[in-house]
Amino acid sequence: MAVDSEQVLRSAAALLTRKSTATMDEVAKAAGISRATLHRHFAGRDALVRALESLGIAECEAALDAARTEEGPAADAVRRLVRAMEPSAALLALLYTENQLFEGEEQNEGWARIDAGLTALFRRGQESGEFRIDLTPAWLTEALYGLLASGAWAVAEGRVARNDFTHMIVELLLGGALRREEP
Amino acid sequence: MAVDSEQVLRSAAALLTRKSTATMDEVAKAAGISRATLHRHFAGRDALVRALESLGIAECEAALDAARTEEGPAADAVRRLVRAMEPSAALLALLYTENQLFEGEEQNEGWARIDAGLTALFRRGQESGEFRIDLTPAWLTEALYGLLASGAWAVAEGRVARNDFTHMIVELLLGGALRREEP
DNA sequence: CCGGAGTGAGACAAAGTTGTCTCATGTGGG
DNA sequence: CCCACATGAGACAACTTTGTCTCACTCCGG
Repeated sequence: MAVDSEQVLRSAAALLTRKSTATMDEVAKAAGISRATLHRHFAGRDALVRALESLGIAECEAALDAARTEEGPAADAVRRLVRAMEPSAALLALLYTENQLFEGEEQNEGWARIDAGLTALFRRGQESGEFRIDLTPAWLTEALYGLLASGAWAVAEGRVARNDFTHMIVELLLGGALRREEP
Repeated sequence: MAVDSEQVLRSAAALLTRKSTATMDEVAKAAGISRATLHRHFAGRDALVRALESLGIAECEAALDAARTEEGPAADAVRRLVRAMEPSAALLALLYTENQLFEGEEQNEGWARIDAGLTALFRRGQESGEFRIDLTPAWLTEALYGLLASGAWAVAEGRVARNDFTHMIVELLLGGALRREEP
């Protein structure tokens, strides 16, 4: 029967998140298919990683759209965004730490669009007075990626309850990004 | 002349932070030595990675000691700690994402001691009323690691000024960890 | 000046990974 | 029922990386 390529990608992401140097054979076994079939769907390791990147970008952009980051208070938009990104967190953690993606060649333009969307959200929050201005939008974007990765990792290791994922990230990130009330 | 092993480790850390799959030959070239000499100092790739881990643990413990995390307000202790950890951030980022270290075998006990020290600090801050209690010490510890890694990465990529490193991390982390003033 | 220690360069086999191919199976649709 | 198609299993060569070894060179101290 036909193999579900996206299913294969998801199991590959789950495995590579734990062991980034996993063999094509290990990836295939984790997906419950043979190495030959894996190779029929993804020409090689590069193609597999690039497919994972495309999937991650697609999910990120979908989350950005679903969160309607340009509507309402920026803080609420961040909450919606993190909630929307939660299912993709493990995949994002993999891609975020897979620095070899940016090895030499130009990075996928999708990331630039996503970065722009995130940066714009944080900048909007600053301009509306919700967020403090001493933390740059670029840093807040980077920190969001880092916290998503840390959260996914902590959940996978059992150090944080899965249900607390969004709360932990949003509260830590916003607590820092939200301007303090005057004492 | 005798090769400085620690110097080799530092350049290896810098390279592996950018490209975690770098070859022993690449590591040697980055250190300005031959592969043969690299092999004389570190029996193999495993030994090299384990030496990097030991160096990271030693620097972390030194930072924990230097920051005197049990003295004064917990928030100030966190500030001192991040400042003390800044020089080790790139190495920590490498080790944090090098999940293959924990592949199967038991992890180095040093990490347990460091985790305990960090967790105790955050717990102390909670008990003194400085930090909010809805973010668990385990998560704050994880988030600290993640932000250190993100910060090191952002600085390396030029997205954050090196001088802002400590400020960005401390302000974001503490802003979330510090209990809000009553409105 | 000389000897030894440390190094660089390169050769070499062993091991692992990858990409490709073939062949048998079995499964679903016509 | 039967055929086409996707798959699983395995073989195979090519490539990369690794670990080891040898040899020549250099530099420093005695």
